[in-house]
Formats: sequence, structure tokens, C-alpha cells
Amino acid sequence: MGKRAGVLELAVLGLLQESPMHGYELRKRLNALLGAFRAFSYGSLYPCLKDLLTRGWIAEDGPADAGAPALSGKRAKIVYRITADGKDHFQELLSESGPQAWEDDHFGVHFAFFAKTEAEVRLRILEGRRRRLEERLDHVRASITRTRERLDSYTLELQKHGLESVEREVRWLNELIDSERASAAARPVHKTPQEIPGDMPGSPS
Amino acid sequence: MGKRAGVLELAVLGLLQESPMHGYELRKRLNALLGAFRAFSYGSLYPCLKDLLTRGWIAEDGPADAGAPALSGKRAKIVYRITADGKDHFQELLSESGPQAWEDDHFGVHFAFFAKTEAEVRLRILEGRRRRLEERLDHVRASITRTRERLDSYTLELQKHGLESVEREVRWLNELIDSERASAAARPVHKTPQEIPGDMPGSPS
DNA sequence: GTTAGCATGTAAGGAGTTACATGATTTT
DNA sequence: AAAATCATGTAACTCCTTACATGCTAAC
Repeated sequence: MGKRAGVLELAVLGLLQESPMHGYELRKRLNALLGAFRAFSYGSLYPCLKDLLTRGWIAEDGPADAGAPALSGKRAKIVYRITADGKDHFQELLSESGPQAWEDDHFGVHFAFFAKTEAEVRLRILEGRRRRLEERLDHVRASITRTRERLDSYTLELQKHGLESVEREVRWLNELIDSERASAAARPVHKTPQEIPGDMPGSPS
Repeated sequence: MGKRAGVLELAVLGLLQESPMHGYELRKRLNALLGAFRAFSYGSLYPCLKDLLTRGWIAEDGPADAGAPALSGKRAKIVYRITADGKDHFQELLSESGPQAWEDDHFGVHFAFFAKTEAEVRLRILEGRRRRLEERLDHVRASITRTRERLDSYTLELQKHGLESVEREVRWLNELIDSERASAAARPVHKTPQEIPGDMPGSPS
């Protein structure tokens, strides 16, 4: 009954938007989507589904297996689909481009649904993320030069690796931002290209 | 009163090993040490200190400011130092090279104190970490090829970036493992070089 | 017929954050 | 004397995991 304002909610609504699914499958798709970043357990997924149900953002369905549903009665499987309210709420969540969205956890999930996000919001999130990382870089670089002398090589190596990781992500963001800007310039304002697959700016050449 | 088996405990004991400090300073050094990886708030630090006190692993000190302690009576500052028991416990924690130590959070902290860790343990942790990452790579690569078709470019880009990040860390680990092995071969068995600053294998060419 | 994987859940608890409350000390 | 920063702490809460409990279905 909590707020459940977490990442999970967004991710579940996003995945169900594509097609109805039951919990077990949802979890696999979830962890595939977020891959190296994050993984969720059933202990958080099922309560979350319950929560989304009570809010009316998703609903249960009879087995929507369009493949081989040739059996009667009994079904332990519960197939969830997103409701109209759920879609609205999903779009609302996606539009949030505030500080939250550029934190480590949230950023990955927001990015995963960029294809369903308005171009302006995408850009704001990417830039916010970059700013956050650059702040972090400044901070770390400062504290390194301050205490450089008295650190053993392992600690130094760790900080170097951390620094390079962040620098790498900044370069990645730079590229993404550049191609977003390029395609925003090519396309007149406010033409949001939803549902068009494979149209990420900059992919070809 | 909890178990407090977390990363914080290890980090605090490790930092206090170098010199006594009060909480505020401890937190800064902590976040500088862990840099880009992790940051702790007072809300977790102070309870942790309390806990370590009741276990006798650290103790309070009068202001050990060897700089300018020319004032009487009043002091809000509490300076913590590590006890003999605390040092023992720290070494025990450091020697744990089990699965725990390869997880994202723990690995960074363990690595930060590698200069105080036995060479064998270092190697086991590095190799364990590498194994864990390679498992993750297999998993992610499999799920990418399974669902490659139906993914939009953003999702793909995210997974690509995640994959490359992990691959990069694996290469980093490879280098570290190689130099650990090289210096283990050069040096006869069981000669643990503690307290020798700046002796990380491989640094100079 | 039994192991392995699919499928759904819950209770307890771990690990930490946020927001608050409070006051001392230094800088401007 | 105001503002910044140093310094210590606590209560409530968040978000997620672990471990458990249960049963179906497919493969060997």
C-alpha cells in the first residue's frame, strides 16, 4: 500500500505496454532489459504487481496465449495487461525529467524507454545525467589531488578506474546528446516520433 | 544492535586503522576513498560507529588533535580510534574471499584495502570477481541474441553500453591478475608484504 | 516417478536514505 | 551578527532481498 514510487513500477508499466505477460515472464524480460545494471526478485515484483492492480493501472486477464490455449478450466497463470489509466500514468512518469531521473538507478530505466519518450524530455535527461556525472568527476578529481601523496597504489588504481569509467560514460552521453540535437534540428519542433522502431538518431553513419 | 555486516563496518575499521578520526572527517575520507562507487550519509555512519563501540572494536578518545588543542573543557567532537580487537576483526573481514566479496558493493571496498590484504586473498577475490562478471556477460549476451530483433535502438544502445562497461572491467581485472601472478612468482610463497607503501605489482612498467 | 523448470506468493528483515533537530566554530 | 560549514545524532521510512511455502507441468 506504500508509495511504490520506485523504478520497478515504471519498468513494469513499460514492459506491459508492449504486450500482456505473467509475472514470471515479466521478471525475465525485466532483467534482460536492464541487463548488467539491475536485477529484481519476485519478492519485489509480485507485491508491486498487486499494488499496480489496486491502483487500476494494470488488470488481470484470462490466459491471452494466442498460441496454444487448448486447455480448460484451471489456470494458475495470471496474465497482466496495462489499462488506459496505466498508460496515462506511464507517460506521466516518463515525462519526469527532474533530478531523480538522472540518478544511477533511475537513469537506466528511463533510458530503456526513450523510444516512448518525447524528444525534449530525452535531451533534458541526458544533459542532466551528464551534469551530475561531471559534478562527480570534479569532486573526485579534487579529492584525489588533495590526498594523492599518502595513498597506496591499490587505492590509486581504484580511483583511476572509477574516474575512467565515469569519463567513459560522459563521452557516451556526449555522443548521444549530439545525435539528439542533430535530429532535433533536422526535424521541425514538436514532431514526436512515437512507435517508430529503429529511428534512434545517429545510428546509421 | 543489528548484524551490521555491511560494507561500512569494514570501511570504517580500515580508515581508523590509519589514524583516529571523528565522524565527520571519517565520512569525507570514506566518500573520497570510494569515490565514484559509493557514498554514505550520517544516518548510517553514526549508528554504525555506535555499534562498533558496543562491540569494542573502536573506542572514543579525547581530542587527539596533535595540531592545536589549546582549549579547555568543552568538546562536542568525539575522536574514534580502533582497538586491538578491532584490528583483529578487520583482518578477519579482509580475509573473507567468498562470493560476498565479489559483489559490486563489497568488491570496491575490499579492493580499497588490498594493500593490507594477503596476496593469496587478493588473487582469489580478483579471480572471483572476474568469474562473476563473465557469468553476467554470458547471461546478457545470450538474452541479447535471443531478443535482438524486436528491440528499439535505444534499448540496444543501453545494452551495448552496459556490455562494454563490463568487458572493460574484465580487461582491467585481467591486467591486475597478471601483475599479481607475476609478482607472486617473483617472490617466494607466503611472504606477505604488509605496510610497504607503493609496492603494487606492475605499476612501473 | 522424479528431477528440473515454470509459476505465484508472503513474512521478516537488511542496508541504507531523508528529513529533521541541535548546537559549536569559523568566515565574511 | 549573519552565513557557512563543522559536527553529532535520531525516527521514520524506502526499497529491495532472502528464505520460505506451495503447487503445476514437462522432460528424462
